[in-house]
Amino acid sequence: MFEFLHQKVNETINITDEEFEYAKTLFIPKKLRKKRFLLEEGEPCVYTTFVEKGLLRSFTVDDKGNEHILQFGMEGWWVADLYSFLTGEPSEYNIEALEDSELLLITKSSWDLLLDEVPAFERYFRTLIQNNLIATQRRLMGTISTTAEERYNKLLQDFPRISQRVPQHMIASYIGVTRETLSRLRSQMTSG
Amino acid sequence: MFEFLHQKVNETINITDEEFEYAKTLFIPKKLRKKRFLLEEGEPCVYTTFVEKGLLRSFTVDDKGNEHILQFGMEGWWVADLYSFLTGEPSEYNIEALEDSELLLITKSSWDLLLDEVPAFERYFRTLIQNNLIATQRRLMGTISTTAEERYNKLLQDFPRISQRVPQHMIASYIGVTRETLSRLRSQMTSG
DNA sequence: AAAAAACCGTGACATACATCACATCCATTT
DNA sequence: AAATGGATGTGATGTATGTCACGGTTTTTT
Repeated sequence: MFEFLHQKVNETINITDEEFEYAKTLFIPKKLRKKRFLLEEGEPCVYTTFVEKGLLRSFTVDDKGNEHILQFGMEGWWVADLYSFLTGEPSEYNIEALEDSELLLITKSSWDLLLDEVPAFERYFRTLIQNNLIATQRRLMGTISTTAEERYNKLLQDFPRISQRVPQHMIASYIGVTRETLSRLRSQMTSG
Repeated sequence: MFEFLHQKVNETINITDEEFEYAKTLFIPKKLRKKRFLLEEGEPCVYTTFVEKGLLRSFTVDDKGNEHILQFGMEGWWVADLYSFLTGEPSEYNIEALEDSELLLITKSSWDLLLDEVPAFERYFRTLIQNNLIATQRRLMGTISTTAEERYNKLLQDFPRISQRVPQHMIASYIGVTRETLSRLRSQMTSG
């Protein structure tokens, strides 16, 4: 059950078996069926979550009812409302399963414990957050400076399987356009 | 010369005087005059930089010659092309002084040393990057889901002094519109 | 199997923003 | 003090994308 997490952790840090055995005691396994929510906007984000299997999304809903996707949480990724997790403030994001998923949850207090007891995990998370920051900065700059078509192609390049796994209207909301615009974009692309 | 850095570090971690004395030996002080570059796109980002005084910006230039600002680096902030700094790959960003500035530079190897020798710094940087990630995610979601006017107001709210310190066309490129659009926005706002 | 809901495409029209062009104003340099 | 370049404002026009409306198809639920 913890093999995948162990593997991912080992990719960035060296960790003893004892340390990982200790870490295992802090996680809560959970299965989440498709369309079920792990977190709803307004409630505090109690857990940060490692996705062993399946697919999640974190997203907001604006005044007009439009959804805006922050992140797809694929196998091997971590998902949370980071601000809410760290501060206990109400979350800004919803987190929902897009497929039947298997998750490992950890609370803030367990997480703090883990970072204190096993400094290597501090480095693991620092690296994780670092890579996430780099990716988010690139996505931000792309959103500011490129067209919807370029952003769509970039997404397909970064996640080739994504369009088989999630509906088009979510892809649209990830790249920041309406479903109609993405639909027209796609038909242009196949014709031209 | 290191008082400000010391103060900022102390805001998030507990650090002994010996540890900070050690840290001081790893930094390179540098003054950078207005309009001078700390980093140009294409060259590796050798340093990550603490801004003691002054103001920097990191930005890209696209095919059409338009600039897009990733970050304003104000007093107490860190600035770098993180990806290039970590990997040694050519940088995607330029970094330029917008005011006469006083900086503390640290190389990748010194930084690695610092993180190994003083684990508290690992936590300091993890926290720093974490906060940066949260802010960048918010800016990204704002860029996807709100109008230029809302983004402009948000910027003024977050950095009330910014419009006295940097020209309007840079503010425009930060929020992702042309200088003409921002100009029209501003005249609408004062009239209405 | 039937019903309901989600998904996707497409036309007509509206709008926010970009682009291009020109004028003025201000600051920095020599 | 003159000169150069940077910065800002504003008009005319173009374009990408949003909004609203409808229909057909597929998937999920009961």
